[in-house]
Amino acid sequence: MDPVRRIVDGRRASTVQRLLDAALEEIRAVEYGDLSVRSVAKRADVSPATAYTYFSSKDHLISSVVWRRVQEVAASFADGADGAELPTIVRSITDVFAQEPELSRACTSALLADDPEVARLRDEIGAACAQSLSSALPPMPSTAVDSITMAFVGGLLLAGMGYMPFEAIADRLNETAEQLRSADGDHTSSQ
Amino acid sequence: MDPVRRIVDGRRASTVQRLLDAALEEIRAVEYGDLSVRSVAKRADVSPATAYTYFSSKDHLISSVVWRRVQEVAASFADGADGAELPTIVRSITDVFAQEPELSRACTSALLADDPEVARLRDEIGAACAQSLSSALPPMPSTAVDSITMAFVGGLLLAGMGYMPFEAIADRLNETAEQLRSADGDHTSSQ
DNA sequence: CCCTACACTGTACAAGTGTCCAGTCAAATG
DNA sequence: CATTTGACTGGACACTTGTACAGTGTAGGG
Repeated sequence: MDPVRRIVDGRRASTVQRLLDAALEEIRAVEYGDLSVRSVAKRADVSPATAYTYFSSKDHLISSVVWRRVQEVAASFADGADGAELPTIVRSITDVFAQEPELSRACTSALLADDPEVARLRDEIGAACAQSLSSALPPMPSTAVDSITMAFVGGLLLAGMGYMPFEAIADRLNETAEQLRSADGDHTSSQ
Repeated sequence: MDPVRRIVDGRRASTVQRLLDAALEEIRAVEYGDLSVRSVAKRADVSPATAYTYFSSKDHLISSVVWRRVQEVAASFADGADGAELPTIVRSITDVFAQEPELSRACTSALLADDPEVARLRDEIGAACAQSLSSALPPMPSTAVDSITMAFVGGLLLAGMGYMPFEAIADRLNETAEQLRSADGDHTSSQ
């Protein structure tokens, strides 16, 4: 699934790639509020008009950067790692954000933007995370999966806003999953 | 705590009140993207310049509307209702949003905005919700409270974006709280 | 070698956002 | 009644954002 709003191949691909790379650099370099499509285009040595050809807005651009990152992580687990533990997977996702505090701050706003292109990416990212998550969860009622998903999303948001450390998300999620699993049709639950 | 950026009394109070009321009407009336400080000011029969005196941006204005609503709910429990059950309290908070889908859609963006005034209100709202929540929770480790807070925040966000019904939040939260509580001091699972 | 295609550019543009300020009006004060 | 205070107004302003479009340069097909 392409993050951009038109089909990309040949010469276009490298332009998009340069824009995405420049966006990440810019996120690291300046305050989130000072980032704009124009500033990223300048850093990528691309004209603003061209940048707007591929990305409808700053939010769309940033969401695309996140989408690329999440795809990399999700792909690494899609291969053949069925046995991966929940904390491992959760941590690999949260690490994406933990290692780039500016990126996570940016995407708490960007991913929620009221823009059709962003909505599309949001759904993609959500689906990818949900799949990675559920593949790592033991069998449990769907309501329990929902609860854990809620905690996962809330954790990312709270951490992105600085209200809790990213490192704590995996621990809290694992504890919750343990408890919800042990409650599944069985109240003695020693393993 | 005032939602506005200057002290309000006398004549000012009614202007602010009219703006907040008009903002809620406007939220209900138009698409979120079409709402602006100017459109709300017009509806309230106040000049844009005056509106900007009290609210720094559309995000600040909307956050103030939410803050007022949450305060009402939190106040109703602060009185003497120590015995209120978790589902009751959670539902009274989620109902604020469930009954105003447009408001909840608006505040998923507004409350996360990169604006000092919004950050102040966000902290206030977060503190009020956290206090209501923890007053309704049985004694449990702080990590368990964190997990439930994560699930609460994530639930509000997911529901606000339309990914799950508001009505389900209280149920999921209650289930999670039950399980986490029964695990407190009672090692039914490995650590 | 020409020529068509098209990604890209530069610039102009409309629309929107938040600020500033001189001026107005009403209410409180003397 | 005259004065003063300050909330409010209207409008101009600088700035940002996304779009439009005519023009340029280069790669691939005849």
